Amino acid sequence: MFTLLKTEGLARRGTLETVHGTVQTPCFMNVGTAAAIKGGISSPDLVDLKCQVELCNTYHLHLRPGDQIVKKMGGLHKFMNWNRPILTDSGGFQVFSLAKLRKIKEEGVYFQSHLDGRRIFMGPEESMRIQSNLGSTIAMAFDECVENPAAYDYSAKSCARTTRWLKRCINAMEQLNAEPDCVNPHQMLFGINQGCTFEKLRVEHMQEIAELNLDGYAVGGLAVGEPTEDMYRVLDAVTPFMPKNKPRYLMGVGTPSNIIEAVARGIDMFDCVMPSRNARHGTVFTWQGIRHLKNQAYETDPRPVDPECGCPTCRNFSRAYVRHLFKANEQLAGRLAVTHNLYFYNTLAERIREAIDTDTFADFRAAYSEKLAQKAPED
RNA sequence: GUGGGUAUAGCGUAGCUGGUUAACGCGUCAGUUUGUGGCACUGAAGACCAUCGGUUCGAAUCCGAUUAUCCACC
Repeated sequence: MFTLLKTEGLARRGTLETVHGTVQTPCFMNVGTAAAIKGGISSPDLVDLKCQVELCNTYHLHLRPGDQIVKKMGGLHKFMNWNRPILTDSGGFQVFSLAKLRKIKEEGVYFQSHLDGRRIFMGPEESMRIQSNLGSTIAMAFDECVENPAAYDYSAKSCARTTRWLKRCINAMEQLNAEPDCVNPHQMLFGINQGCTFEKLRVEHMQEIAELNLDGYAVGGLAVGEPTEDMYRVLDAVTPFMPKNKPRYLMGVGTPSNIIEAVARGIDMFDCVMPSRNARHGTVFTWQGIRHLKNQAYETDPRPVDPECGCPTCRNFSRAYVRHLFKANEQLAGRLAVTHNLYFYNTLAERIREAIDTDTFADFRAAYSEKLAQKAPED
């Protein structure tokens, strides 16, 4: 159950109560696709990094180790030893990202496994069954994430199909939650808005799915290559039509700046691989801006990665040391950088919440929206 | 000491029947990364081809000497 605590402009401060605890929003969800944060971060680590929700992937876990196995192990929470909320992505995005290996039909999507090439079918019912077996806190509807750019006609047809799939997801979940051996009988379901960058489609589709009384609503299909302004334009158009008393989730976004700007447009939840992926590649986000830790400028820099950060990495190590670890290809490099970036993102969400609480979000936005998108100045 | 081999970017190598801007890997430097098929990808800098001389219209490539280094033998 979602409670809207207060607003500042369009920015919202709320709580989402789940069987696995209460989530404070706006929040950033940490991506652990295959039931693990890449870079060597375990569940106990994540607690220290102020992570509220972990995100896992239906498609990847279905292939390996297999959702039946996870169910046999008592569900994802027990399997990973994570007792806070878990959101499972439906596999819809993989339809898009594995485009070369797919065939989309009314009943669902025919894939070829990227692991061994075997043919797989996934439709709304299959995705719901898998997510039910995983026992996540929040399941995402099975959708088609339309690529960008896409033709208007195709986007419209795809939206209509995504709505039909959504209705099938709702029915399937109702039955699955009623099964006696259901891992999480209180599993929630979020619907996903599509429509490429066409405002008219976005709004119409949102109006359709808003009537279905889901536990939350996501905006999907953004940040897939379109200019940032297009993303903001779509958000400006569609958020007024999103139910006010339900959490709003912008899928796959984004940079710290994107998050601030999306909160300013009324979004509550985010997830993104950027903090972990970029960290593994040597790029960290700090309150001074972006730093490429492999840069020579840090060769003998004794200061912490981010002097304004309280994460385990910044409390214990210098830029010079972390840089050395990256240059030497040590696994610890990625772990320390991922640790920092996730802590940074979770702290960013925390500071956004505090700002809305104290009616200073506008100031926070003015101070950081642009700054965080730029390279940290040399000092 | 004798015979033979090799000398090309920081390192390891290609090019050696002579012909326009000398190639590749690693390393270095910089950038990219948005519901994760990625410790990945893109780009850049960096060499008067050991030294000196010769042959030739033209030499990293052929010849000679020198120096360095490696191998074998004494």
